[in-house]
Amino acid sequence: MGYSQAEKSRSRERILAQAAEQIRADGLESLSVGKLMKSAGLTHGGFYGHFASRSELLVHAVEQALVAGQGAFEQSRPKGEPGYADTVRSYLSRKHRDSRSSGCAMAALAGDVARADAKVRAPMAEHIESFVDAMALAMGDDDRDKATFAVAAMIGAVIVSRVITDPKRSDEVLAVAKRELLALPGAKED
Amino acid sequence: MGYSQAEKSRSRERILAQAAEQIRADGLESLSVGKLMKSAGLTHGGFYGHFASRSELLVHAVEQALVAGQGAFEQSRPKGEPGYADTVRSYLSRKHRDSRSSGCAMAALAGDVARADAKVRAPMAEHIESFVDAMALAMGDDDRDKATFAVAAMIGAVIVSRVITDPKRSDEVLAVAKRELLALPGAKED
DNA sequence: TGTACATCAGTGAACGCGCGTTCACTGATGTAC
DNA sequence: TGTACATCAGTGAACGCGCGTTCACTGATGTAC
Repeated sequence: MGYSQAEKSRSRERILAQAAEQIRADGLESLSVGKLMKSAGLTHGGFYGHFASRSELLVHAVEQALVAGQGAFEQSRPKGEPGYADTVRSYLSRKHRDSRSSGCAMAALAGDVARADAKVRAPMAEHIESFVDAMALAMGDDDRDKATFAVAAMIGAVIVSRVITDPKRSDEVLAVAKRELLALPGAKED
Repeated sequence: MGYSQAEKSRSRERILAQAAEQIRADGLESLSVGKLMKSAGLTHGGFYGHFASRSELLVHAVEQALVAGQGAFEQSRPKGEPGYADTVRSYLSRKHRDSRSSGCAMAALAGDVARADAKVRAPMAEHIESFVDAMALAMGDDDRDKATFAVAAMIGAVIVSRVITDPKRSDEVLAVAKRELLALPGAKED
């Protein structure tokens, strides 16, 4: 067949995009090289022209999932500088809870990443801090403590809402967390 | 060799205890029938005398992990009726964060269970509600909302603290969550 | 209480399968002249 | 601009391995008499 060099970087992007979706949907362990390449429209052998191993791919896939998740998440918010209340409402929306494969990678993968090695944990740890920074800024508060708490609580609420089997109760978990976080002392309305 | 009937139920308990530990340490997917049976001091073939399949075992293992995690967690708290503050402090302790395989199964497995089928989600969903009930009681409050939020926030904080690579920052996440939850309006001191 | 025998918890070889990884190969791309 | 050839992105057969599951078998347990 023969393939251009320009095509290669597009292939890599396609592989990473699929991997990011796949791991958010079904977890880190679910990612299989064969199925991944198939979903990227390629055959399994070509994988090793892009990545040294499955575990190396995993690191990049988590990074990609974090970026993609943030992108999708930011698009679903009102435009302009994100406010604290908007962020909380968007993060704790039913839509976000129901879109695992395109939503926030922290909520989708924190449990998996928590038991992975440092190479995988590091990019998510960095991303958590960025999110905390953005939240602190949005809260218009100097101290990052409340923002740190808000981030942990939002991630926990989304994860818990995805475990709950009763749809009404699941909605309630999100609603309750929304209410409490919007009332967080120090949080400004916008 | 020959084995007594009484031995069988002890074998089953051993298998479940090992499975509960294993999945909390390394996730639902990590559980392999062969390794599990070996760690229970048996050979793999005997597994199917106790469970119909790996996936059936998984349901019971999650239930067992929830019970065992609660047991271990309650033992580490001061004796007597658990107070709200004691529970929060114990749940958000470094010790709890660092003891994945014996700690709370909700924190260890919520991410995995969130994408499992209803048979696996149901027992954890029930357990979450029990924990919320206990927290509401400990808060001395009629409404379960604050307790629901506190549970989600505690689970989120432990998961996030396990992702963070910097030990100091990880401690900080726990400390911040502790402070905010102890200051939750409506929470009584004890 | 003693004997004969059915039961059944656990053993371990064997199965088919999907996995990650390797590698000889293909042929359009891209370059040297 | 045209020709000759090296490059290399992607192919697909093949590998060894661990997995979940099955099954003929073993022998002390437990029961019937």
